[in-house]
Amino acid sequence: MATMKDVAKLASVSTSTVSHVINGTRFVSDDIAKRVQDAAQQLNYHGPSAVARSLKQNCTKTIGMLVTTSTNPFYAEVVQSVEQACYQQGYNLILCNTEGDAQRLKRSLSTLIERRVDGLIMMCAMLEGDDAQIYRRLGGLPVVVMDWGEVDFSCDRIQGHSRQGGILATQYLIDNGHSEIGCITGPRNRQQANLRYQGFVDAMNAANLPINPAWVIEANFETEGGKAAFAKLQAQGELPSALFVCNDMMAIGVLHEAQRSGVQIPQQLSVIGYDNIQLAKFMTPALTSIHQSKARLGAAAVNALIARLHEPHLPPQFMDIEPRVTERASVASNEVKVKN
Amino acid sequence: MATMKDVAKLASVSTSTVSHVINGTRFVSDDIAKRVQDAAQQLNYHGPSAVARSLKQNCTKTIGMLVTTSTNPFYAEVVQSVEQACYQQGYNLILCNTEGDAQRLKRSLSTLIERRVDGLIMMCAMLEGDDAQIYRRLGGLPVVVMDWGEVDFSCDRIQGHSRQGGILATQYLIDNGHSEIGCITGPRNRQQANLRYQGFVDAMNAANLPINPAWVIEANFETEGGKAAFAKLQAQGELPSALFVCNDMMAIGVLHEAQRSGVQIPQQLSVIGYDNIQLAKFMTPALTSIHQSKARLGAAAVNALIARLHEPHLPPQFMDIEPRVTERASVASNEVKVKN
DNA sequence: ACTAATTATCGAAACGTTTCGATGGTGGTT
DNA sequence: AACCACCATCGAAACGTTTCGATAATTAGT
Repeated sequence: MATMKDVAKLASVSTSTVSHVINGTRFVSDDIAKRVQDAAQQLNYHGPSAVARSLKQNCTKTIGMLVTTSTNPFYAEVVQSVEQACYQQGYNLILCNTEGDAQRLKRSLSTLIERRVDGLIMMCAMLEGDDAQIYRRLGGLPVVVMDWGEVDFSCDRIQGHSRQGGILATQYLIDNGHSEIGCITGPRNRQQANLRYQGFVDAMNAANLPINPAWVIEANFETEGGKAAFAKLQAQGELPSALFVCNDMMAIGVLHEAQRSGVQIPQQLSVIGYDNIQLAKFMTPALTSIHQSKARLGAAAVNALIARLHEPHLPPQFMDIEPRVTERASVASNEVKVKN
Repeated sequence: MATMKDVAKLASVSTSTVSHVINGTRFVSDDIAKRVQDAAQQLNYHGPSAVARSLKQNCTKTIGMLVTTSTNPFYAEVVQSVEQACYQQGYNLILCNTEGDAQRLKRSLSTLIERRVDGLIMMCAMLEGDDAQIYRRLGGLPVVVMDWGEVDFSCDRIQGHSRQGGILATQYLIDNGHSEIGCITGPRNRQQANLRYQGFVDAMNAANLPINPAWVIEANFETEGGKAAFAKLQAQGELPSALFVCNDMMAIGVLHEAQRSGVQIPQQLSVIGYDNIQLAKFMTPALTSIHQSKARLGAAAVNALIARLHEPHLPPQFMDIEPRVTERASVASNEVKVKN
């Protein structure tokens, strides 16, 4: 690959002049500029090496992102919006999947640090205990955390306002005349999962409705988990009349399992999901869900990160994206409900 | 951030010695090695700067990937397997979405080149005409192309053997007693889309079945496209008894629209999809589909790329991943079919 | 005991940029 | 004509590594 030096030699100017021409960083007389352009053309020189530039400038215009599984539609949508925001701001994204594996998280974190990413976005289960000491390596690297909990280093947070979302979902079911309401939660040790459940509890309490513990089941945020949870619910006997399923993937699992075992949704059981992934509207029945804007989540994360790059000593920022319910066909009013 | 120089100074050794200790590239006496380790520890030195190293070694251990929309489940699964393979081989992945936008493709390509990625995986619509000259910038950069067509530069190819997949799908419908078979294709100017359609044609011809042109509709590989295509099909009058929908996303759209307008699947219309995305089995009815292993596609792409890095002058490689049908509930045998 | 062979460490150049101070040339002012 | 500003370009150092040849120190061979 041709370098600036080569171009400089061919154009009989100094490297610094070439640099200024290429970057437009200083005035260069027209004829010399032209000579440089021509030489560049001739040598097929295309853009300065980002790696050399990064070395000199101590900034890579790259951000790293750790995500549990980019294959999960919710994550996929967030990742995409992150990438989009990066693109618009002139950054590139290095994506690392952790697959929930601590070892992998550690190694990925290390390589991202070695690569001198300018910042980090984490949307994955967190390390704890001894492993948590790896975060000390971060050494002031700006980090934005999405999706969970307490963390022992300073960082910004973008969150989905999950508690309010949980309230919204439950309240929606209540407003539709339901009082026997169950909840399929995500892994309760993850903050967002727990907050959604707390929202459920809040709303039930506020409405003076009893919570049947047999109807709250913890699952893993995956389709299979939702399916298993529904099977378990059914094995226990009487079903509630409505179910708040804490994410759409699990809701898809319960829809599927319900259909398989002949319980009709929403006639016999109303279901509301969470996340409003793109596919939700294509389920049968179309899935009513709590919408949170993945585009805004991603953009907010990137913006927070870049803001911090420019102003490293701001106090940690918190940001919540408002959820809202989007109505579809998986929740029925309890008046028309047909008891099984 | 501490550098090797700092460590060297503190340990009173030369930088080169530090380098050898850190990388294990040469024998270093135990006591000096220890001194270096300690100094590194003390200065909180963590790993050599990948950017400096890349500059020196002229290799970034990074590969770039251009993809249309990483949000599409099929792509998402492939991207994930690519990332996984990269991880295993010690590479990092820079992901760029093109969103089908030529401008964006061009800019992303440029930055990837400036970043000196070691190789490129492209799974996106291709540039044509004048824009195609951007590929000349590649200058020998190893490229693996997935998912389409003719291309005017040398590269390796990983493909899904779409024609055979099309035959498989159609044959499966025929074997189930169908003879009135329609096909909803992807954008026919994309090779994979066209090959699937060609497979359909092949199988129909081989079975001496007529193709009703009203029953082949071109759509865009998205859920909405499938939905629209089905609506169009229905508006035209008599439906076929079975439909080969050339990817699962469109099939999901079809399922949805069919349900909405009261045609029962598979009783009135059998549907087979293509790709076998993870969600396919959770549709109602569970979607019968042509499976192609996303894991193998991704791994093959990365392996081909890395093989070429080591052996740049191999002739272009082609590789097909075998498809197979995975049976579920969206195709019914025609004997039981209930004419509407 | 003196050279030869071996071993462990050092020093310097190079990778491709950016950036700052230095340099020389031009034109304007008195 | 002498001086000063100013302008356009140059040169060199620096960024953090790797790597090769050189050097000093140790051991072995006769």
